[in-house]
Amino acid sequence: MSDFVSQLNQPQQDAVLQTEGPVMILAGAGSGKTRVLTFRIAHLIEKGVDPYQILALTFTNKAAKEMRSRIEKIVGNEARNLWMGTFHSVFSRILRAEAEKIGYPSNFTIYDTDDSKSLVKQILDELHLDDKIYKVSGVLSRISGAKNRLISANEYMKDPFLKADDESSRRPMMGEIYKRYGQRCFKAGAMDFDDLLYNTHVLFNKHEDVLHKYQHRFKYVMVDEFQDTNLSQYSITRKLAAVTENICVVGDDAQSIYGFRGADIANILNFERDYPDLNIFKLEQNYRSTKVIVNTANAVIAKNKAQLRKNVWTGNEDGNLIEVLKANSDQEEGKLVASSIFQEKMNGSLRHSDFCVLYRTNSQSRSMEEALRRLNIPYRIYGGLSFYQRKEIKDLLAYLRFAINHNDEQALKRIINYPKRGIGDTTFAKIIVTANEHGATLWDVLCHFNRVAPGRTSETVMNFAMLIKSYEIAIKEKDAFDAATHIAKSSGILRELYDDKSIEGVARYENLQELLNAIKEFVVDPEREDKSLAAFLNDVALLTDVDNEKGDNDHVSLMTIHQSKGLEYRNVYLVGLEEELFPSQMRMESRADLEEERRLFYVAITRAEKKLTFSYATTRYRFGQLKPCEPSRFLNEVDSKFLSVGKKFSHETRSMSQEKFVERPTPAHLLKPKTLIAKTPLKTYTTNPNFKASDPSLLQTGLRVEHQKFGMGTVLSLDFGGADKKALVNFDTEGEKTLLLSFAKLMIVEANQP
DNA sequence: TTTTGCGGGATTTTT
DNA sequence: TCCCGCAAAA
Repeated sequence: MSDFVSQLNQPQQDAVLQTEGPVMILAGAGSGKTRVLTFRIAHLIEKGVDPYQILALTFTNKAAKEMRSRIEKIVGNEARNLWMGTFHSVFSRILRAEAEKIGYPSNFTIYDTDDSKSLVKQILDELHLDDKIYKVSGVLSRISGAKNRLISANEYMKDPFLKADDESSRRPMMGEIYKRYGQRCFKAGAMDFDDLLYNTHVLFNKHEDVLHKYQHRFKYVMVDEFQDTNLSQYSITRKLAAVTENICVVGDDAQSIYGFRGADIANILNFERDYPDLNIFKLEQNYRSTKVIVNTANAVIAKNKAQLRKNVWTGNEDGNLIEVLKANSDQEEGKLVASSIFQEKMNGSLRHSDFCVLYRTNSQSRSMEEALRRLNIPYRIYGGLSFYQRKEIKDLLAYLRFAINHNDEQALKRIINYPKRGIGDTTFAKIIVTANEHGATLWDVLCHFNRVAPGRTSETVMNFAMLIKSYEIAIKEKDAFDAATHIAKSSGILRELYDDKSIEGVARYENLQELLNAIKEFVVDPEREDKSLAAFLNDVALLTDVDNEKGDNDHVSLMTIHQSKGLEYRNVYLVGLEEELFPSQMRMESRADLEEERRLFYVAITRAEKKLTFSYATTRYRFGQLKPCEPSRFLNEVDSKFLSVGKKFSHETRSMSQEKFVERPTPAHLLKPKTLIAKTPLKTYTTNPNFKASDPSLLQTGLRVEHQKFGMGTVLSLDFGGADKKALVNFDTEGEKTLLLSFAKLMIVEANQP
């Protein structure tokens, strides 16, 4: 058994073998974290632990799937019985089983973000609130933030700080909106993404017997990507593991990039506080990337104040320098990247799937896409408008949802007048108002609408209800695929799109067919236990685009940096390195936000195995207008000795001259274009009035520092061993000096350029 | 109730 | 530039 353990390095082995008690694994990027988790679970199973008793929470479905299949390779198909999945999927499974205990139907709907937005909009309208002041997305993130911190609507309204906060931003009704939003979801038998967590918390809090059941069931709990958990996730997990305290979390604070979703690095710190007898293991050897990439990443992340110190290193080769491409426009940037991919692929006989293009925002995919298409390079864009977000898909799904849950208000809103059947907004609003005023369910109101408004409309409405009733029966009698096909046909959606002979119309029709195919595949999948339509809908609601990988062919991947977390590619292109874009203009105000952007930069860098390429454009279309752009400050944070600057693309040298992408033997900083350093003008050293000594513990080898007497220099080595902490610094003008940190004051300088 | 045309705001990231 | 919501007209 332990033969697989011997493939691991020492700290990895230690982490695998320490199966009992609380464990925290701090895993640097590319340090074999997934491997450790996999082996740890395999080890537990081989030790005789029942897979049913192991709960592993991951961040994406893909990560869960991959881990499961890796474990299966070691221990065989016992691995099937593991409880492994995202927080959302595992908790939704628990909630399905226990929903009645908290007043929800077990066939509750999961509202996606669009549903939530639409509901908030409705509530704002009903309260006659100005949606210029109460922005839908703002309201929603406020509600989401509250739920993630386990604050109920009632508590929210009582909290003086939140109240003051909302009042100062002229949004005093926020609590009321939150409350109504919750009531409406509840009435619709619907939970949004946050509710899946929040309601699990409520369930465990109110029903001790249920909690005990799951506590007893899960003897071992593991959490991947711990740095991205929010308070509700952490506190539920902690509760689940409270009996055995066999809880193991794996994370890397340097890769925490979901703060906007409530993720809290403080969880890592709290973990140490909550489990004083904690075992901590640090995985610091990077197996993924070259020295250039690892060292670049280290230097970048060292600029952040809020972090746990780690010393990530690699035994891999030095590798290529990081290439920097400068373009005149976003279009040209696309061309440069596409031709570079073409070139690199030829030169190195690589596969398309060795390449990945990363960007900060989805909208940047467009110029990349066009350029790749022009060169006939196969690509796939992840995220953006995913398959399940297309209108026609959502329409059919809404029918299926409503057939299963007759109170799903947002599904009803979509389908009640699609295809057109003469039930307009006024009627829909009347249905909602009636249901709310009389405390009746939506379904009751629909079925007896003649009592509300007799006449022709009420007949149409009741016919619609009859139609849904017939679907309910179809679902009971047929399998998911047959039922869905029946609904697609008899609702008239299929016909409507079939009649549309425009290119888009045909594509939509094909998309619907594809959705039906997906349901067919779901039904015939031998590994599925629950093949009901409801189960399919549940899966679909929690699916992300990256999960949707069809192991098909060989293509270049395009995605946001967020989506790339946990993935690795031989060659990575990080594009759009411009101020206001990356770091995003919305995230530059507070230090915390900027540091999260920097962690995002760190994540992007560490996706690359062999070769990393940065690019930026000097102009870019934004809101349909050409806007000038400055290179990102992050470019300046990379030591120029790691950079190789490609020639500017010009139309004259369109034929791809070999030398354009060749590595330069000349010291790279000599070739660095002026624009790169323009942001931080060259400073002749005089006494700096802003001099402020940095905390010596933040010093790292390679950092640029400033000394009040010796000027600028680079830290060559650090000696924290002896009684006196020492730093060896190579000063630009004064040469090497050893400084005693107890009294020498050094300031870490933001920019890396001499 | 449905259709059309106009104007204004959007691009931060995701389960 | 593109998409959405709103107003006016049919």
